[in-house]
Amino acid sequence: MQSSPLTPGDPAAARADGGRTGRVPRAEREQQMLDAAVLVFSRRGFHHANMDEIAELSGVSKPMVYAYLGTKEELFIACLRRESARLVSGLAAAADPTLPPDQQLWRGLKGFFEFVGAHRDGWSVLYRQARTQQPFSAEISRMREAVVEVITDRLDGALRQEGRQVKPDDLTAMALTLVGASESLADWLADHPDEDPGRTATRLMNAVWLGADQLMRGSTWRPPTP
Amino acid sequence: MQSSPLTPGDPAAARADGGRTGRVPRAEREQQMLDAAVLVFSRRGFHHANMDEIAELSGVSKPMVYAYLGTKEELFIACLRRESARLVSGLAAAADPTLPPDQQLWRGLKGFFEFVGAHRDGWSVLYRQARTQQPFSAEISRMREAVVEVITDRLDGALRQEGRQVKPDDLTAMALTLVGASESLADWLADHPDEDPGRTATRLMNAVWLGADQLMRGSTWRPPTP
Amino acid sequence: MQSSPLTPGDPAAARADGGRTGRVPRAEREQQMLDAAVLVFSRRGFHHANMDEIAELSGVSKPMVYAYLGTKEELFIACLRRESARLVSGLAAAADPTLPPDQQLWRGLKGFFEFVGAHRDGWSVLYRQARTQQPFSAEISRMREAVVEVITDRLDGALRQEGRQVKPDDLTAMALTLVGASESLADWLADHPDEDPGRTATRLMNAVWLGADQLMRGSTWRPPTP
Amino acid sequence: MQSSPLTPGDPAAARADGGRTGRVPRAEREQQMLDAAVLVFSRRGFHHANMDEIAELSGVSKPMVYAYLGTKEELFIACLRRESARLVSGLAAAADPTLPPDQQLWRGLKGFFEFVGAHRDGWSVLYRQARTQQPFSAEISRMREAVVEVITDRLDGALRQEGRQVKPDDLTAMALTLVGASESLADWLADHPDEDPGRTATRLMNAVWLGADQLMRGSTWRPPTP
DNA sequence: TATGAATGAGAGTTCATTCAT
DNA sequence: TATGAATGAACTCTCATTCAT
Repeated sequence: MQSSPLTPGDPAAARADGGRTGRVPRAEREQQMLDAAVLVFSRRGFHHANMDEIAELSGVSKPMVYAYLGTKEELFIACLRRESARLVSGLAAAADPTLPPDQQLWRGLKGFFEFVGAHRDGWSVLYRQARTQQPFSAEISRMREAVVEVITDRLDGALRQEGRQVKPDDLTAMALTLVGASESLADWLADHPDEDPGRTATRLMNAVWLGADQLMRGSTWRPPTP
Repeated sequence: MQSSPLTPGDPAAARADGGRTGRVPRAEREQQMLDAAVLVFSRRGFHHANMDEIAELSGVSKPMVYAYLGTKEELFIACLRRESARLVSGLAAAADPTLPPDQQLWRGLKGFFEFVGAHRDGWSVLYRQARTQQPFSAEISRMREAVVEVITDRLDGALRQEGRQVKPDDLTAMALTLVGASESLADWLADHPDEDPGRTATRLMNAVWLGADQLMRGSTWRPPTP
Repeated sequence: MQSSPLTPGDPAAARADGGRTGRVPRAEREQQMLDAAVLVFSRRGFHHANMDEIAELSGVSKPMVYAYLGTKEELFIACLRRESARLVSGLAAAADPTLPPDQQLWRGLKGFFEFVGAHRDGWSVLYRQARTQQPFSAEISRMREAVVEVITDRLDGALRQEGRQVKPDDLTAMALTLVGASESLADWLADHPDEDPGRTATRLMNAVWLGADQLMRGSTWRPPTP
Repeated sequence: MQSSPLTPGDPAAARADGGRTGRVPRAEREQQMLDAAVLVFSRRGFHHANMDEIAELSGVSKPMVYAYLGTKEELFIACLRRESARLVSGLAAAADPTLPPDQQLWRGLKGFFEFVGAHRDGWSVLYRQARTQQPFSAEISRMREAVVEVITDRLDGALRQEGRQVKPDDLTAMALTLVGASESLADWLADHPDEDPGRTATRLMNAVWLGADQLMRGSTWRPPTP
């Protein structure tokens, strides 16, 4: 199991700062470090990632990384937070609560898959790891629960508008289905570079909005023409 | 990151063999080792698991573990294989291909969640880990693909019988949705000890068979009364 | 650095006894073990050789090896002794003390290189190892000194017959030269499978009997036509 | 197999740096490490040497050794290279190609034995080990071949100047004889602390330049009076 | 005679983390 | 702000050797 440098050739060129050296303001340095860390954690996995490589890729010495972003675990969590913040802000913008539920769902899914597609080796890899590596499960659970809650709220809201109601646990199950299915297809998307994120979102809409039964009867859900 | 013995107190009582000592035939010892390994890997995670603990819990010294089951990675894979073989044989028995598709699906899901419920800290934990720890992804991908293929085949078969047809990629998406949603709910089940596996299966049926749309219109899918 | 079995394929066929099993008289078993040990020690080196492989190749379980031939070190020494006894008895027969000195030398060298050529991966490899591995240096020194002494005695005898005398240290130096040069060329021979041992002996005769000076003046020593 | 500290008593006094502690620049530390490693490898042999002892003797903890000079094998090769570079540069200076061949040979041998005498427990011990320990044979073969080639070239050059010629294989045999005999006598020298390197060189000149025949006839080669 | 089961002891290697400058 | 030098602590894996049968 050999491990090769993430970027071959000239080490200066490999640095995330493009070789830039010397005094750099803290905020900027931190971003460079996070960039490097996301890259290394994604490629190697949390445990096989080593701080030396992250430091080198940031164009800084190890003590700087510790000084700015703390221990390895804290660094990983910082990565997770930055990436998830990016995702969440994207989704929030996409899924306008005033839209009808299928439109909300569609936009949310589309936003999600587009994000995943654009960060193929960043977000989803970190996320998957975090879900199973013990010290991060708490962090991740919180994120996941937040998402599940948003979804149940939106579904519930839509139902109430029509005077209907569904038992909370069923709503939760629906939300978990959505989240799980999305994760599953996100993995698939990450492995199929030619697949268009929008198409993936459509597929999932078909599956979860119509349901297998309808789907098998020949119904098809189509994205609204923009 | 605390690390306490898996079972406190008398180390003899902690052993997976219930304290039995001395010479044990190979086949039996191997099972004890796998039991111990599944336990330790699940609780600690692959990387935090250490071979000493697994050995001690098997009632044997470390070299025996290496002699019988190879390196740590090989041991993990052996665990994975044993557990997944148990699962697969259960599922195959449950989902009789002559049944109508919703019945097949229902039985498959029920079998799956019952298995997961019965091995709350075995199978699903190993499985989740394997999906993200690099050296095992190949093994896991193979398992997952096998499952996805079975599902698509069954769906396809059911469709053909009715003279219908769906594009392969859509079938795959459906299967991935099922698998992902199942994994997601399996996690939830593992975290909710009071939840009945059958109910979890029902919830998922509602979500994926009927679809969110139907569900929101008030339709409900009900398991057949036995 | 992978290590592959010394003989591939069917393990039964790999055994030095040709697959023969069951009760075998002690003397015969010991020879099988020594055969196996010589092979393994030569190929792997003393330290990388492991008792499991030797036992397996002997067609016996490890405890038998220990019972018959003792510890790993003792086993190695037993190999060394058996092989060197074979060599010495060959040489003693070859170099008849009544012959003129160059004839003795020639026959001795020829005998030596023929032996080495015939045991390309036995004797010389063991011997080389033993010279540098600490616990065996004593054993080896004794062997080497015995050879050096024989040579000096023979040279001295020949000189006395002609009423001449050479200082002991010079005789020793000559003998050491012969031994060292022989070892050196033996290695070379081991690496050149097509080279004829007799030719190697001739080359060495030219070098050490005539000397570089004579050689460069065009003199040549020729082996006697038999 | 006893194993006692290389230098008894105060561990600080045992350090190759004479007790100097604290921060030391890399270049210097590396030399200390190599010094320590040469000592330990020579005394204990490659396999019985252990990295802890080398580290301690360098006045540093193990990880520093790994950081600067790599694995045990790489460290050994580094020792070999440093020592052989020292030797080669010495020899090259000694054996001026414009001199007559016996002068070249004499100077080369003298230089070699003086080097060996001065590093009695360094070079020759490492070298001997390397020849038999598998992973180093490549490195050693290269060194040896380089030496053999230099010798054959020089002999060949001398011959051509006199309009003479000798078959390549015979030249090689001559060179191998020289090298082998030198190695053999170097060992002897290492075991006889009172022997003067110059005398050893003279003995070998007698043996290989004049040849046993001449030697026995009473001829003697004498080193030039300086 | 013969062996499967078992182990104590130790070695190399890696890494997160921190001083001293 | 920045870093080269340094380490404690683990952990995987191997092997010669011996019981118990």
